[in-house]
Amino acid sequence: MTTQPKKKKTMPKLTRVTDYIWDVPTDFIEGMRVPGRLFLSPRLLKGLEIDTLTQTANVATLPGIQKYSMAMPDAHPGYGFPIGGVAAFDAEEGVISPGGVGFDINCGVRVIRTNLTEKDVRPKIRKLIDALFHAVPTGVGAKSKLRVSDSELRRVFEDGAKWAVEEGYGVADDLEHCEENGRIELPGDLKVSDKVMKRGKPQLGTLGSGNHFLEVQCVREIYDQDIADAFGLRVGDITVMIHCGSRGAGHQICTDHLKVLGKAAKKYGIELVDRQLACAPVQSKEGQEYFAAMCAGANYAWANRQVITHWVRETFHQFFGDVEMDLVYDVAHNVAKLEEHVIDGKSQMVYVHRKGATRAFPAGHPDVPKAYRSVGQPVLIPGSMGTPSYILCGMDKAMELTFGSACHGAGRIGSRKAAMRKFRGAEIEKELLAKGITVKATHPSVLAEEAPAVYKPSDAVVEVVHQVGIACRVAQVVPIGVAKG
DNA sequence: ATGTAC
Repeated sequence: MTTQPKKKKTMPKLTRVTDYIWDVPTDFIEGMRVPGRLFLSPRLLKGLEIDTLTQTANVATLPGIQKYSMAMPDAHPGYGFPIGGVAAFDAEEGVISPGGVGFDINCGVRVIRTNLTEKDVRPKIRKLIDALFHAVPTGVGAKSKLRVSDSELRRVFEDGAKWAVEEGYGVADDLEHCEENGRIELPGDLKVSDKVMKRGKPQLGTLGSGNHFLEVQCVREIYDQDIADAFGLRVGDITVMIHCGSRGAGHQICTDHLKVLGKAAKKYGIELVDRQLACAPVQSKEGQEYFAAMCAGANYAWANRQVITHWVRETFHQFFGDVEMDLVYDVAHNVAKLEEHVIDGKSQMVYVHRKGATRAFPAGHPDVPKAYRSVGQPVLIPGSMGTPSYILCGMDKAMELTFGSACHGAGRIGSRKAAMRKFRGAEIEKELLAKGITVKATHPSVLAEEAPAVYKPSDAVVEVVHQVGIACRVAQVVPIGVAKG
């Protein structure tokens, strides 16, 4: 039976595993099947919110959870599961939960490298950002300049970035450099509601709002030369980072299935310590239908980032002629995946929920593109607006410790409302310009909401995953121009 | 994140 969330007010005594790994004992919340595990530096531990910890513990009560309910260093409270949460559930006995994926299914990041340098781009940055802002519709409710029919939209849900490339929005090489090649095969027929179709139709090829952005960056520092060579990154080169997801379509898929899975939890006798943990046995009809729809949402997001990439390339070609714009990689950071992992020495299929967490597969893993197979998967960690982003590389320790996962970004500290009270968009814009960063947003309030000060410093978050050894630092990239929703 | 509350 469903009850209200447990409201724990006091921090439990955490068990120190290392300076960067802290466990939440199973007696913190009744019904925990495994401990919680937090990846945090001593400094980040001081700022840990009780709600983040409680949510991490709540997830540990769900059936079939393996090893630990984990929180990455950028974790903060979310819907049911923390954002920055990683949880793997046995593929037979476990559950699947929309709260463990998030509303923005396959929100993710891609990075494009160019052979332009900072001095090529700086003089034109204002005009370039304006042009990008116009090339890619931006903001809440933004409508695309792309028109798709119902049957085309169905193919988008089925084929993801592959659809986009087949329609001329990119090249085959782009797919090779996407997680899952930009497409998860639907585990059944496509089944999404009319509302999903209605919301998805006008938004394919739009950036959205909130922390989503399109950023022109410059590689400032290389930490690992060999891996940077494999990723094609050199100091001084211009890169473009695109951060967005599945827009209204993914949101509607999540909403539709939350209703179903809330009932399913009761039907299958799963006790929820928080109703936001709505879930179903992953092998139940309800569970598989959510998973199939989630895959469709993920595919929509990959197609979205691919179409946006095409318009970014067009814009750069207008400004700089025949410039190289190869996709380095594209990662999902809100998704559940059926994966094989070695657990206690035994191979096991699990549904890994990564909500605000990035896959970080190491060298040799068959799912890492051939070009990177000898070094590992690029892990893309966007900073907040105006702070550095990092490109890391997945390491063996990720398979041992985190089901092949790492952090996904800086992580908010305060609410959007609080940020809007505290900051003025015009001031933020001036401060960023003084630091050499040109911004364009749909409205000044967007800049206040996303002020750099409302995020944890990205370097502190990256330090943890680097020190633990789940992903290693490869490059730091800094923004010179940003388009925001 | 989101037709920022059906």
